[in-house]
Amino acid sequence: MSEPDRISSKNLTMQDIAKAAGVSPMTVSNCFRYPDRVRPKTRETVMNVAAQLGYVPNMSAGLLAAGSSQVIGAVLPSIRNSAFYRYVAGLRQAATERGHELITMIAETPEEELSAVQTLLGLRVAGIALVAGPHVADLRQLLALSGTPVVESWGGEDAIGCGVAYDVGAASRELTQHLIKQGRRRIGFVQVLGGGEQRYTMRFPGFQKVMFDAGLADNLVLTVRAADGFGSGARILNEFLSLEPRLDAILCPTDVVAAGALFECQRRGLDIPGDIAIAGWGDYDIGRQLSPTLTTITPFSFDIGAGAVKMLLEGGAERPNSLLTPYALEVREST
Amino acid sequence: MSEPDRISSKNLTMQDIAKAAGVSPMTVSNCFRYPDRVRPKTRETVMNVAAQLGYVPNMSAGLLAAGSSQVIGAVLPSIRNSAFYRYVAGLRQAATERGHELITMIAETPEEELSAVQTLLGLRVAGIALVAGPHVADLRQLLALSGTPVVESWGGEDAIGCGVAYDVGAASRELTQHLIKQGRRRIGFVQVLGGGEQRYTMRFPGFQKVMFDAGLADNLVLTVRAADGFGSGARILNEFLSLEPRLDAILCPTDVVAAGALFECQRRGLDIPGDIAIAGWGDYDIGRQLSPTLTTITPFSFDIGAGAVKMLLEGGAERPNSLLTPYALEVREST
DNA sequence: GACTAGAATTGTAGCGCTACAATTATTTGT
DNA sequence: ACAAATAATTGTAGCGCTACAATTCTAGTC
Repeated sequence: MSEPDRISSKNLTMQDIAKAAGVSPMTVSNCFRYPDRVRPKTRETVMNVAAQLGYVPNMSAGLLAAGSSQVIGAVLPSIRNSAFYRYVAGLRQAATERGHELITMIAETPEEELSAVQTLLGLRVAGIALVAGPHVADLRQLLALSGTPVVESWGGEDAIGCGVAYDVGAASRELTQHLIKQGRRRIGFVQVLGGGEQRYTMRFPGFQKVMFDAGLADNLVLTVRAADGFGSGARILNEFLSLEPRLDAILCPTDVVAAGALFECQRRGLDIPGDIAIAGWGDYDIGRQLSPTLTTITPFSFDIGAGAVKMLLEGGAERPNSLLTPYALEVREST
Repeated sequence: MSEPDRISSKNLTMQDIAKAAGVSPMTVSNCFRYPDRVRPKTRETVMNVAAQLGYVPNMSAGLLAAGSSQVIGAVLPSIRNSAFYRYVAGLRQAATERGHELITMIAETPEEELSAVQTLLGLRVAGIALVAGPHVADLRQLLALSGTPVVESWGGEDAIGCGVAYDVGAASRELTQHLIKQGRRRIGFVQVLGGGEQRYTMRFPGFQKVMFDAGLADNLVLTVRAADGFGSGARILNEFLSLEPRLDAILCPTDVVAAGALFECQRRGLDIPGDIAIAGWGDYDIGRQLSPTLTTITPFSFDIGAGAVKMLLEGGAERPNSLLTPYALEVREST
């Protein structure tokens, strides 16, 4: 108790548990790490003593000695809206199934992402799950040099380490084609800035291609920041209408932005989809509750998360280093 | 490379950096840990070599040797809705200001929470931030025995370790009084089950007291699960109306549930607040975008997070072990 | 009881870093 | 030039656990 800075005021080690249980420290270690190597009676004695004294093995020491970790680290750009909860649920389940724990860190800027990755590398996690960029210039090299398995999801073909993604381009094209098939001709496209915007900007080329092929203009483009919520939907609706009063559709980056635009239409007395069709992306919960219900793109987020962990922990030279997950176009009342 | 299970395929240590930079391993260590002890020229040489080789110090070894950690662990019940993003932002900022990193783990059940806490104890984090219970029976004792600083936020007077919270009872009473002052007499109260429901159930006594004092019935109570989203708001609205067709207000546990109830009112052609007043809780983004805008209770979530880290890292016998943060009643159009 | 094989337990050295102390190098003042 | 003080660098032992090997214990057979 003379060292208040120590990790645990009790500073229990396996030595202490061993003494109290009448066995060697190695037996204590084997009880925790290789329980099958220990006679049930002995193991029960040891574990009871440990529980009684509140002993939890020091993972750092174990990691250092064993040279391997059972912890997966994930970096997320935001938990503000519900974009990643299914992805994280997939990460968690896949990690748990494989005897690993998932820790997450929030990183809203590329610089914060680098810092988070450095922490995870320092912790010598078993693998790192990233979300699409942009990343700071040094990140790719740092991770390559580290040798830690890395998977980048939600991005495109230049993933750091392995890649897990759905075909964003196909989804974008399909959604745009849907709007055109509904008779929409003046379609606004909402871009995103900040907060790992790569996963959004990848959608624009698909929009452009379909608009070009249909002989329609693709220059009705406005930008919201990734960190913005519902209010940005209202704002861009108003801006689109001042740019093009006959606007007849908006393709939004998330269901949150779409909901905000939808609310603003209602405030302005515009009929959806009679006057303006609104499409979202991401199949957030709110989309199903709006009136009219929101058309959206559904990435299989849980599968992305589960696939990412699978690639981290089961990767090898003979395994593919990218995984394509499905998506679905959910056509509802708003288009 | 004969050991693919090693943490890093490169297995760089300070010894390697020292050789390449022409200094001792201790100097490399001092460059990272006590940069002021090293001559700038030497430090520059060492850090350049380290960056070039992609060396990140092994935090486990450092933690073991130093006996202290710069990592704070937080356990969250959910990231599904945006309940905790400001809280986490507060945690992050306060940790960063104090030279610490924040890692988070998701734990949806008390058993998962225990597992998460064990991981964090194994990592010998500098402190653990919990969210209100219910907790498994052994958690309190485990944490007390561990000696790791703990703070529990969003709960009440029986916090594990230190406590950070706002006066939930006062908020509940004030919101109920507001509804009564608006002429509401048949008020439905929505309870929550699962997902750390303690922070919700704490609100009911305040509701009961104010209703009792006003001579009104407090038995219009329905329950949603914490994991439910907007749809549960629609469901409980319908159930309340079948219980009490003259229902004139609902007090919801979150703005998400309230938004769901609001959407259902609109679908049923009920006027808000003319026919039914709807109050939420939590000041989620969506509340401000609805028409009508949603009355809600605003906890100062960021302050709770920041205060929690402050108590973890700056606690001591002479410091208080609980912190009360403010809240605000945001009266908007829905009541 | 003696022997053998397998199960269970224990011993050893080292994982990568660092607190603290010791040594060396540099700077300052006379 | 020399001495003293300060700055910078380096050495040592150990943090708590474990891979691998060695030793001890137990059960079965003759």
